[in-house]
Amino acid sequence: MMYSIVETLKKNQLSITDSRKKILELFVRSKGALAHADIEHESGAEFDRVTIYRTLQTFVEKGIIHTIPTADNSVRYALCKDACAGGHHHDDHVHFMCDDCGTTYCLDNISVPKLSLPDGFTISQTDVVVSGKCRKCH
Amino acid sequence: MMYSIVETLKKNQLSITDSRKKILELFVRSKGALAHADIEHESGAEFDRVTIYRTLQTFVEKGIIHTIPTADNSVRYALCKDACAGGHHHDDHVHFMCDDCGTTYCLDNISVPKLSLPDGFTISQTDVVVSGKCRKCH
DNA sequence: GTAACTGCAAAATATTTGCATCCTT
DNA sequence: AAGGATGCAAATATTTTGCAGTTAC
Repeated sequence: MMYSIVETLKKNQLSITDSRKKILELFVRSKGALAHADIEHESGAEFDRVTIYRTLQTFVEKGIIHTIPTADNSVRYALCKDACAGGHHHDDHVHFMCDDCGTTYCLDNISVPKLSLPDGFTISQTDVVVSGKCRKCH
Repeated sequence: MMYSIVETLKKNQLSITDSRKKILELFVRSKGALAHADIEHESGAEFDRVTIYRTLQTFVEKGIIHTIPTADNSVRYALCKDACAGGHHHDDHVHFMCDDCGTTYCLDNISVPKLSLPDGFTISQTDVVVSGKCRKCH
C-alpha cells in the first residue's frame, strides 16, 4: 500500500513545507521508530532543532505519529496507522525495542490482550513494551 | 509483610545514610511511583538534586527500584518486589498511569499475558503500560 | 496579502561531572 | 583511617518560548 506524504499533510490541514515533507518521509522510509536525535542526524542537520521539535509535536497532535513508551524512557516516535488519524490514539500497540541495537519496532499486527484491572480503574489505552533481541541481532 | 529500610540497604551492600533511608522510605510509604521531582518536593528539598539523582541510580542498579515506561515518557520509579533484587528485573509488570491525576500504580498482582512475536525476536522483558482513570478520579 | 511556518537567540529545565568536604564503617 | 557519599559549582543536554523574517496558499 502506498503512503502519500503530501496527501497525509493535506488531509490534516497542514501546509506543505520542506521540513514537514522530509521529516514525514523519514518516518515512512524508516522501519523503526525515530528519536529527535535520529531526525536531526539523518536529515543531515538540514533543519533547526526547534523546527524538528515543533514538527514532531504537530504530527503527534494530528495523529500522524505517536510517541512510544520505552523501557529506558527515551522519547521515540513512530508512524500511526490510518486509524489513528485525528489525534485519537485509541488503538493499542505492541512495541519492541532491541536491547542490543536499540531499534524500535511497531508491531501493529500483534494484538494487545485485554486486561482486567481492579475495580475503579478504567482503561483508555494499553501499550505493551517488549524488550529483547531483534532479528538483526541474533 | 514488613519492609525493612535498613535491611534492604544492608542486603545490597550500601552504607546507611540519611538520604538513602529517607528516599527509600518515601518509596515504601508511597502507593504509586515517584518521579525525581516528587522526591525533591516530598522530602522537603532536604537533599541536593544531585544526591537524589545518584541515589535513584544506585537503587536502580541494585534492583531496589525500577524505572517505569510511561506513555508520556516522563521518568518514574517504583519499588521492586523482592524477586527483583540483584539488578535483574526479569519480572513482568503492569503499570497504570491515571490520565487525570498522573498517579502511577504498579499492579504487581496482574499477570502479563505471554505474547508471540515474529520469528527472530526474543523477549527478555515485557512491560504493559495502561492509561485511564484511577479509583480516585472517578 | 495574510496566516502559518521557520530560524535564531535566549530562557527554562533536566541531567551529568569534578572536586573538596563530610560521614559511615 | 579509608573509602564511599554528599553538596556545591559548573558543564552539558534537552526542551520551550519570543520574535522577526520568510513561505505557502
